[in-house]
Amino acid sequence: MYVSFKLNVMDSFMNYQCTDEAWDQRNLFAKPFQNGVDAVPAVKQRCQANARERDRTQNSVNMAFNTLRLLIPTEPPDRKLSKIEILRLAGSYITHLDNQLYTGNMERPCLQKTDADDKNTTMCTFCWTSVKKEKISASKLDTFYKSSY
DNA sequence: TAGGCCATCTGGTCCT
DNA sequence: AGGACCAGATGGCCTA
Repeated sequence: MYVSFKLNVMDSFMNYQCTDEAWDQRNLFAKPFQNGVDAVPAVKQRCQANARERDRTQNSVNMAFNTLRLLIPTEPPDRKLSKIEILRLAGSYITHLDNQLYTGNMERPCLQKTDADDKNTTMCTFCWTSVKKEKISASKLDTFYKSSY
């Protein structure tokens, strides 16, 4: 606990990253506060764990988000999406593809229920995108909705 | 300026 | 024991 507190205080002053130089600096700074001979190895271990966690977040988690992002069609294609948007849109897109697979009709827009009672429906996000892109006429859309679903 | 988003640190838990 | 994974805390940056 004591070591952890010291680290937080130091971080707020040094914007610390776990490079060798930074480690040496920090090691010197920490010495006056040490509470026994185990303090330095413990700090170094924590420092290494932080580096692993950074690496995991950047190379594993964020890479996965980037890969998933590439699979989601947007307009424009390079539109910036937050992580939560990526997750939500990915879910919607899977539903969209599932609908198209189920109906076997790639031309017809799929519908989404908008309330718990299934009383109201709207066209799904990805169908709207293609509608705007291909400028499908209102009358044609009307035909889609009137056909049996 | 408040709120959203993100990176990073941290400690706990689980697994090998 | 050490590493991976996870969730909470924190502070910085950006935008409406």
